[in-house]
Amino acid sequence: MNNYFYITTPIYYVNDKPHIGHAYTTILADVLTRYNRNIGRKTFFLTGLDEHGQKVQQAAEENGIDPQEHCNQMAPRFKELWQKLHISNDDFIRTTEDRHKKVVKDFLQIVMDNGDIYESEYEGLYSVSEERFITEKEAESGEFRDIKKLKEKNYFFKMSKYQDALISHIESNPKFIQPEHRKNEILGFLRQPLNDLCISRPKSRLNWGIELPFDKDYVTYVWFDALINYITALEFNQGTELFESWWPASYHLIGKDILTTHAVYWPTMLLSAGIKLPDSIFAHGWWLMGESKMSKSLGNVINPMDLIDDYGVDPVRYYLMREMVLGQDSNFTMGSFIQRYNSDLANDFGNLLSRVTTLIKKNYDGKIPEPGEYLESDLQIRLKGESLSSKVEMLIGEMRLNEAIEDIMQYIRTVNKYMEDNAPWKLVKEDKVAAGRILYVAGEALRLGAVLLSPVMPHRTGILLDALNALNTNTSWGNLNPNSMLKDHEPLFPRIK
RNA sequence: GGCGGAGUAGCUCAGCUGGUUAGAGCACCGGAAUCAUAAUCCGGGUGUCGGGAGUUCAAGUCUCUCCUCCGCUACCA
Repeated sequence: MNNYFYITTPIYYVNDKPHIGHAYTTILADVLTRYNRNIGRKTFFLTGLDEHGQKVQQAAEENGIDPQEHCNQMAPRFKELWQKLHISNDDFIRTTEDRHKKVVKDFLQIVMDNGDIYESEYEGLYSVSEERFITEKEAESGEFRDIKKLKEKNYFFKMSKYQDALISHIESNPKFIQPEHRKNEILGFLRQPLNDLCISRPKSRLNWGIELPFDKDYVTYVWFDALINYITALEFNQGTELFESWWPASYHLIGKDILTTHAVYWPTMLLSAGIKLPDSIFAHGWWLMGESKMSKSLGNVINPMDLIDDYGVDPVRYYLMREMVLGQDSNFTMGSFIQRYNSDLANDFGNLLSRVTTLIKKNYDGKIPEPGEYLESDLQIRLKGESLSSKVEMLIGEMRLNEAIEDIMQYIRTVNKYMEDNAPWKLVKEDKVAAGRILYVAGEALRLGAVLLSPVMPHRTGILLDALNALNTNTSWGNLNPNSMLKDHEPLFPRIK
C-alpha cells in the first residue's frame, strides 16, 4: 500500500454560503484522512476556495466593493465552519493567492509549449444581461435578454486530442472514476467527439481572473484555473519535493454535479502537461431534506448546522457518515437523526461506557482490574475485536463507510450481550477476580471500538479514551492498562428526549 | 429516443460467479434482568424479493417483456 495519502475536496465557490453539501464532503475527507493517519499512513488533506469568475465579480460590484475584498469577507465563514466541525485539513487554498497564480501561469505555459493551446474566433449568441454565450436552445427559451451575435477571439485547449488516451485510461483503471455508474456515465459522454475547451475570457468582458501568461488582454477561464489548485498546494513546478511526495492524489472527492469537469477537463489537462492522473475521482450523492419537500409553511425546515449547536459536532458527523451509502443520495430527517443518535450512540455505545466504568468504580476503587486468564467467552470478544480492525480497514478502502460503522456498532452490541451473559455485577459477589476479567475485556473492547470510531467522532471518543486512561490509536488487543485509574466523565451521549 | 442504474420486511439497506425453511439494523409486540444514560438481554416476520413469461433438477440471483423511479445524453421532420 502506498504510504502517502493525499485527499482533496473541491474548492468551494465563495458566492455560496456554506451549507450541508460543503460540510458533508469536507467531513468525509476529514474522516478518511484521520482513518489513514491512524493506521500509520502519511496524510495530506486539502480544501479551499474558488474565488475567481464572473459571479464573484458581480457580487462584489453589487456590494460596491473590490472582488478581493469580497473574497476576504467570505473566506472566514468557511474557515470558521471547518473549525466548528473539527476538520483537520493540512492546507487551505484560495485561488487568489500568489502561489496559485504562479502555478496556473506555469501550467498554462507548459500546455502552450506543448502545442495544445490555439487561438480561434468564436461566434455565437451572447446574452449581454447574463454576460455569457448561450446555446440556440437557451435563446429560444426566452429566459435570456439582450441577445446578440458576437464574434470573439479566444484561446482554446486541445481537449479533443486526449480523448482516446482518456478513454483507455478510464478503462484500464477501474478505480479512476467511482462509483462505477459514474464511470459509465463518463464513458458514455466520451462516445461523442469531445470539443476543445475555451480557456480564456477577454478582460473587456471579465477581468476577475488570472491573466494568461501569453496575452495580457485575457484572463483564464475559471474552471481551468480552479482545478489546478490540487497541484498548487503541492508546489508543482516550484522546485520543492512536495509534489513528488504526494502526487498523484489518492482521492479527489466531489459532488456528482461537478463530475465532468473533474473526470474529463482535469485529466486531459494533466495529460497535456505530462502529469500523472489522480488515483481516484469519487463522486458522492446529495443530501435531500426529507421525503416531502421542505416548506416554510409546513415548518419542517431543518438547518443541519443548527444540530451542531444542539447536539454537538460528533453526532452530526456520525449521522452523516453512517446514514449515507456513498455514491447514492440520502434523506436527511430530524426523526432519523434522533433515532440514530439514541439507539446507536446513547443506548449502545455511551451506555456501555457507563456500565463498565460504574462497575469498576464501585467494586475496584476506580482502578482497571487485571484481565487474568481468558475463558472461551472472553477469547471470543478478543478475536472478534481483532478481526473487526481488518474488516474496517477493508471496508474503508472500498469507500463503504456506512458498513464499516455498522460493523463497529455491531461489535459494541456484542459487548453489551457479553456483559449480560456474564453479569459481572452478580459475579463480583462470588468471584471478584473473574468479574474483574469480564470488566477488563469489556473495557478493552470498548476502547478498541472507540479507536475505530475516532476518525468519525474525534472529540467524544477522545473523552472516552481519556476516561479509560488510554489515549492512543492502537488497535491491537490489550492496550488497556490494568491498575490505572479511571477518570470521571459525563454521560458520553445523553439521550435525546 | 439512446445508454446506464434502481425497484427485497413499516423504514434504511445486505444478498458474490443460480442451490438448504430469503437476511441485518431500526421501529413494533411479549418476556427476563436491574451494573447502566428506563439504557441492556431473550423471543416474535402471513416479505406475492415491481408485474408477467421463459431457461433449469433448482432463480431474488440468468434470458425476454411490461410497469414505475432516477442519472447521463441526444434531439429529429
